[in-house]
Amino acid sequence: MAKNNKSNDPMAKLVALCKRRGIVFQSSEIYGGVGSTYDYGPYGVEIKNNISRLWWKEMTLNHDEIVGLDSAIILHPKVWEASGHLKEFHDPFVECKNCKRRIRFDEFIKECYAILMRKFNIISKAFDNGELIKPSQLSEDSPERQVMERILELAEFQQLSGIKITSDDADEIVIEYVLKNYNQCSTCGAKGTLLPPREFNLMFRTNMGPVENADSIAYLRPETCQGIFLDWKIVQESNRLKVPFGIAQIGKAFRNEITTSNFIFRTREFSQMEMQYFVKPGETSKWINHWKEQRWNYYLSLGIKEENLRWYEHPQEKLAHYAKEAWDIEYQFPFGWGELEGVHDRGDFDLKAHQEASGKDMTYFDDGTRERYHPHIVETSAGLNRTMLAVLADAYREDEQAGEQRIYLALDPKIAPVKASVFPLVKKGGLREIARAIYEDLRGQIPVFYDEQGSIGKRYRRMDEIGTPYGFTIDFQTLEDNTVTVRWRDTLKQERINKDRLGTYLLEKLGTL
RNA sequence: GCGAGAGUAACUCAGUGGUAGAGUAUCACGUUGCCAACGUGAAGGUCGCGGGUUCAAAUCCCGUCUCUCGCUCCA
Repeated sequence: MAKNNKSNDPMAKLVALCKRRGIVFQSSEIYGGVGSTYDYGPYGVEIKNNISRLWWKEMTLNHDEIVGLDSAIILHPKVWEASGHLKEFHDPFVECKNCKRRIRFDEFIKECYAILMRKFNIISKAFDNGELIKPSQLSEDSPERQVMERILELAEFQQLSGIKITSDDADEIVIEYVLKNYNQCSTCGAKGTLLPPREFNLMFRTNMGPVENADSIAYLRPETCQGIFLDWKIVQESNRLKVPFGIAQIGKAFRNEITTSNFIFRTREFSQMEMQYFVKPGETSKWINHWKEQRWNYYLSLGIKEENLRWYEHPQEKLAHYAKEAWDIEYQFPFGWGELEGVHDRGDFDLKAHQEASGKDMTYFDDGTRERYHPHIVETSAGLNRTMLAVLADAYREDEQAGEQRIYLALDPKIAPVKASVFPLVKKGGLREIARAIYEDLRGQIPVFYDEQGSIGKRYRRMDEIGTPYGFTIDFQTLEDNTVTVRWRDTLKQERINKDRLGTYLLEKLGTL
């Protein structure tokens, strides 16, 4: 455990709270931890489940035309060829860090040689009136002389040794020369922004069956939506769905990110909540706007403050290979704005790609209008883990009570892992027995927590840290009039209500479970 | 990937060659009339890992791993 100054870093404080209360913590910790893997403890899994259940409910219960699906994580390898992920995720690329444009490596080599030849032409004209230039005619420290000498050295080495020099060796020299001396992006024109070629292999690769060979290679899905695209016709036909309709799925996806960062914000294993909405061509923008509004409201319903949310529209040149129009909902994390969800126009890219690759018909026939077409897809794709991080970051509060710092999570009651605590003020005088009875009555229908240990203040604080919104305390007045104290997490205010009304009180406050 | 720093109890840390410690947290019992009270006690540690030097290593040396910060990167 590294020592660092946590006193002023809100993220560090949130991470510490998550570990202290067993909400989220480093996975495989007894072996020193694996980078970027986290486990969700008892309260963490409740919070995560609450968020995903609210999403599921919003999608499937509130919409007749949206149905659920749980597709496989490992799909046929050809899926990823057709979807473009193998090509886009696998080849070496040279990337411009300014405009983020990636140039395929083989294209880039051609560009490099073109630059080199152009340069030599210019030099040879200047020096030699168009005659072939010799290295000695170039100034000692010119980059052209250096690259030329190195290539000649290679040729000489090949001649003397008989060892064949591959074109890769020469390529390396030329690429190095271009990156060092003429590093300019052909798309945006920025200078010095091209990064050395690297292989982007973002899919987790594994093998189907015990034999490892080229034929058995399989991939863990890098996005959940492909399963929806493969299954959409059977879902549509078996459920007699008519365009527009949607298919919702919650599941894990895996990406071999180059780097991971910011706690559970970017991890290699993560959960997506995706709803793919199948619409008639030409109606896309109407539905994009519809879902933008719907999805925005979802985050408000989780209790996230609206001023911490914003829309970000992807500029055309940054769009993913499948997207035509793309909007992201971003949250203002302590470390900056970060994407929570994308509302994207995927057009008919996916269905057409799978039709072509599989040879299976992927069109929809509209019985009403007698039209046959590939539906266009409006995608809403949310990250569950980062949504939970946003919810936690948004709920984290510190205040001061009687000179003592209090840390609490102002979670929406719908999200809170425990809805109410049940405490006897003290153990004696029969209070414990009444508290126990109330607790036994509530649990099983509502998540509640019983505690009798330590002072009442300490018990409240423990509940504050996991965001329990209500505290029921059984005191001596309970013996007289059957009322208990309800204590609110955020304001610390109290009221008294009849002990038989606690269940309905909670259900009223929660609105839903 | 590069540079710097850090790894000792669940947490925060002290401990410069000679019996591994404190505070907080946890648990038990007592006490306790509403916001981290108190008393007594208990449990909890391969000092990141491996090797070396030494009569003796948490401490010195070498290697290694992990984490943090800054660059870099981030479908």
